[in-house]
Amino acid sequence: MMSRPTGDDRSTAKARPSVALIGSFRQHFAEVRRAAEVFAAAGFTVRTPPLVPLRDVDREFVRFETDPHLSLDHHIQDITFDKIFSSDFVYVVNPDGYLGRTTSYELGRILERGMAVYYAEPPKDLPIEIAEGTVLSADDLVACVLGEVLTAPARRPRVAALPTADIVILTIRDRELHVLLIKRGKDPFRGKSALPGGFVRPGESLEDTARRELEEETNLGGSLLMEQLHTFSEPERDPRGRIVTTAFLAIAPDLSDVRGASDAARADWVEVDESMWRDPARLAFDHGDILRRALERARVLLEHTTVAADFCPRRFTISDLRKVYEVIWGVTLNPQNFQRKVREVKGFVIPTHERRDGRQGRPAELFRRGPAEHLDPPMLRPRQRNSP
Amino acid sequence: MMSRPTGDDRSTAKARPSVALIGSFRQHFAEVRRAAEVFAAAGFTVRTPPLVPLRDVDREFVRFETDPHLSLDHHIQDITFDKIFSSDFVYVVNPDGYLGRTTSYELGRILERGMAVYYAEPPKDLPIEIAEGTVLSADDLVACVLGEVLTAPARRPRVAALPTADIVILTIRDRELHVLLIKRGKDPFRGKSALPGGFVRPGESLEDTARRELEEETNLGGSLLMEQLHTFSEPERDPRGRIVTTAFLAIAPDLSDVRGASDAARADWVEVDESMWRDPARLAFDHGDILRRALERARVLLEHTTVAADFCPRRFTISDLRKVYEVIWGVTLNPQNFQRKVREVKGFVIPTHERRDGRQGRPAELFRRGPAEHLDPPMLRPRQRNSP
DNA sequence: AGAATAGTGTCTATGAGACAGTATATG
DNA sequence: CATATACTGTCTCATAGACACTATTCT
Repeated sequence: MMSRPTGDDRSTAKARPSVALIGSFRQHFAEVRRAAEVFAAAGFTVRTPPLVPLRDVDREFVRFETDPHLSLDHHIQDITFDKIFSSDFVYVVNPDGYLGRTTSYELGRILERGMAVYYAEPPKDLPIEIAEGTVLSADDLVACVLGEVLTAPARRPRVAALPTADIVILTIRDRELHVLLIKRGKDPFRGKSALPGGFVRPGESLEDTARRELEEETNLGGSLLMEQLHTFSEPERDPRGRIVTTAFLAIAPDLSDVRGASDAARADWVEVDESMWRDPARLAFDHGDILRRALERARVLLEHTTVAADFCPRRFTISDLRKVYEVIWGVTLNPQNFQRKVREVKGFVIPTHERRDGRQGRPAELFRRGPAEHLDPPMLRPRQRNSP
Repeated sequence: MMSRPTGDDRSTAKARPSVALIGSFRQHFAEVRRAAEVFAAAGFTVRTPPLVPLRDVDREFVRFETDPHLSLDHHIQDITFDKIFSSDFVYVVNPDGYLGRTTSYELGRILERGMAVYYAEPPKDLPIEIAEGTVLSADDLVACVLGEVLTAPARRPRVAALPTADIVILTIRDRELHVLLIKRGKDPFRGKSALPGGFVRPGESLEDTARRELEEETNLGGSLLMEQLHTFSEPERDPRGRIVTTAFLAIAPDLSDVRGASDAARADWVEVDESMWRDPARLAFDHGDILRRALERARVLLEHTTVAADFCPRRFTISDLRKVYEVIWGVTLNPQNFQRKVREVKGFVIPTHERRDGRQGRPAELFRRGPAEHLDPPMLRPRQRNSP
């Protein structure tokens, strides 16, 4: 839980400066190439444009001879953006001041990222703030970078993310712990099992999203307990881009039927199994980590709250309740002492004076859950005694 | 912690979706206004454009009658971006397909931010990937957001958010609990006290961001304990737009000096006081809620872990440690029993055989913290005895 | 000496765990 | 009847809390 920091240093060797050039390659290709040669001569890495001839000069979006023929414009543009975003700064070649629509679009993305941008001429007719000292020739810019007196960027780059909510819905079926998983119908991880979840929609909080997904997956989402667990934000956790997920834990009684498919994905109860987090490839994304954390949380919740009763049907016996503790804690408990402890806690279970029979042995009394939420003192989880 | 669903319908509780319209207002003002009226009629908040006449129709960058006369174009544009970025999604009104340069630039910034974007027509001649189901009429878009069934495929809007990390840094000074707060130098909440925090930057996880901020605010960020607490995502929690914050808890020993200002904001230790969360206006944003939750968490951590020692200087007495528990739990503890309990736990405190004197009374032995992280059995917090 | 703080020894009440024993069903 | 499960009563042992008592400093 509480993390102690590691002592890594992040001082790395300095690389050659890299630059990306943008501007209307169609209209000003000669100027662009000339500027690129100035940077290259100074030892800079010129990430884009490639120094090869143009193709399809009559279209708005120009291509180079090295570009693949069949790709869509936006695929080529994606590759260009990779080059631009991995550069140290951007130089806008606009000899007449004007920028085309594609360059305007690129500039929007570049500025939103907070990158350092320099201009050959003050851009005309675009509502952009031009910081002082950012309009200069390629030669001056080289001198400036080598002298390390860069004035841009104006803003620290911020990362935008798509927030999602994933839910670990636990239940007990056939005396074993089960979790609700869906089979993914789309890439990435198509065909893999994953936790149910989804993107936050307009006007929703993460809790709203989680409750909506719960409602979609189980038909009694509105009545289930739910708790926020943890937020997972590793930059590479989702191959689709920056997706930050907040995990929720929900606890369900034994539901025999799960509502039908949503989003062409089937939801199923799957027995919880240690390989789900031991083997990271068992579940999609980092859902193994999420599940492990959910289980740890459930164990603690059982100690301090009355949630165990939420795993049980409306009427349950003390044995049913004990089984919940045994399955989630992975222990066996003394039935006599468990009985005494549970019945002593005020408001945990309420006798109904009905009995359940049909099984072997003395019929057990049925209880329903009481109003108590917290266990004080907590249920003690058997632990290793201190050896004397 | 565990939330039982309340019986309220969330049709009322949910915030109204908000939309920003972009496009060439100069050429297609009538269409823009018509679309805006569709959204407004459905109860959506239309953040931009304002429904007032235009001015300076002959220039590339158009202005509205409500815009201030003397401002520079880019200042007006900044205000527009604030409105766009605080919307849930964007609708591009481009009846003929083409986008102007200003709209292209705006679109670049909007897409780089990961916002959900819809188009009236497929944009022509811009290298943008148009996801399936994002070209549709304003009426269809309204229906899609409201979750109604559509004949045409429509992609449900996903909300993009800026993730931030806020840190509650607790310490004990002069035998009182203190929290590190900054005075905000910018709007919103200029001049108000707030928790230190900041935006996630490229390549960072939330934990990286929190650790960096901690480092910036205290000069020993690298060595402090830190734990993720909770993620706050209410749509209206930040007036600047969709900002989802993850709160962290850090625990510091008594630092006499805090590193100087960063971002023109001074950081100061402030004594923790119940009014900070009782009165929501005391702290900026929802930082009162965050602080309350941090304090609850700190109380639990003291029970089950050895973090209390992290509040103390490198060498400390048992009394120092006891004071930590007393201050954070808000109780008085029996000194004798506390002493026995702490010294019995293996690896909590290690005697140094040095003594501290200079005060009244018998000099106390100095200890340093041991390797143990967890307390098992936990420190018991005095609680109300069951009345018989 | 007296006050103040540190630290030790010891008694007691509580409650968890072990387990014997009783109750009541099925086959 | 045996067997299985449900439930009760009682003993034991660990330990949290109370508190008397000793130790060592300052005023």
